[in-house]
Amino acid sequence: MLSKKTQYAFHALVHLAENVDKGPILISEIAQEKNISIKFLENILLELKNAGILGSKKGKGGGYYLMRPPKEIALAKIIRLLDGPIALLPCVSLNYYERCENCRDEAVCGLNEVMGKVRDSALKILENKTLKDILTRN
Amino acid sequence: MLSKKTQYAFHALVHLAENVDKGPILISEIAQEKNISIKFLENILLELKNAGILGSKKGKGGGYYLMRPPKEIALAKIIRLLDGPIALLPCVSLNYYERCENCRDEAVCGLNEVMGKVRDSALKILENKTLKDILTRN
DNA sequence: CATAAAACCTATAAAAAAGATAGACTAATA
DNA sequence: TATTAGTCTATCTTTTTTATAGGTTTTATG
Repeated sequence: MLSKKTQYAFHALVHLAENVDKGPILISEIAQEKNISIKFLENILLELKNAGILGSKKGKGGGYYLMRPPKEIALAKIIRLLDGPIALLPCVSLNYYERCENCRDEAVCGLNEVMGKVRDSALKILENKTLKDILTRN
Repeated sequence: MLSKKTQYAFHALVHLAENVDKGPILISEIAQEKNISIKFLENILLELKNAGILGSKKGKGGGYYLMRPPKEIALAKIIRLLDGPIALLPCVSLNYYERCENCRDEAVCGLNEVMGKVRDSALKILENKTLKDILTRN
C-alpha cells in the first residue's frame, strides 16, 4: 500500500492540476479541499518542490503550482519520490535494488522471476499514466 | 514492498515444496537453509498452519509440510494472509476495502480508476502463479 | 516602510508497525 | 520416561509513519 504521504501528494497534485489556470494555490486551500492536515501537507509539498515537480511563490498571492503540464508528470515518479520502491521485493527493484539475503542465486530464483513480472506490469501503467490521467472524470 | 515476514514465508514455502517427498521438514532446517531467525520463522509457519496452508507433526520425526500440492497454492493468498492488501490504495482493495477520505466521489476519481488497473494487472499474475512457479529453476 | 500573508525550515513527538526474542507448554516417538 | 519438536503467548526493540510546533524568510501592498 502507498503511504498516506503519497496518497495525499496525489490528491494535492490533482487539485493543482485542476486549477492550473488560477495561478498559485494556497496550501490551506488544498488541505481543506482534500481533508488533509495542513502541516503535514506543507512538508509534502515542500518535498515535491525540492524534487522540481512543484514551484512556489511566497507572500501575498503566493502558493504552489505545477512546474510542468500534468501530462508530463508520471505517477511512478511521485511514488518513487515519496514512497520508495514500486517493486514488491528489493531484489527486483530497478531504483532501489538490494541483493536477496535468503536465496543462493537470484538468476535461478523463481520468486525473483515472478516478482519481476509483477513489477513490469505495474510499471507499464505507472510510468505511462500521468497526472492528467487521474483528474476527476466528468 | 512485501514485509520480511512475507518474504521469509515465500522462501520457507519454496523449501518445503522442493522437499515434498522427504516428509515433515524441521523449522530449524528451513531457518538455516534460508538464513532466517528461527524464532521469527516459527511464528510465520504457525500462521501458515492456522490458515490451513501447512500441516505439522510434533515430536521426533516431526516438522512442517504442505497441505496441498505446490501448484494449488497461489502467491496472492500468501501475500494477503501475511501482508494484507495487494492494492496500492485502500479504496481499490478487493479484500481490505476502505472508503477514500480525501476524495468526494470514488466513481469519478481518476486515481481510483488507474490504481484499480494496477491492482488488476498485479492480481492477474499473483492469483495465477503458484508455489510451483517460484521453485528454483535448473 | 510597515504590515500581513504565505511559504520555508528544522526539530521533535506520538503512534503504529515491523522485526525479533524468550520461555514455558504440549504432543509424539523411541 | 527422556528427548524431540512444534505451540502458544507475551514482550521487547527498532524503525517507520504520521503529525505537530514554532520560528524564519520572502513578497505584495497600502
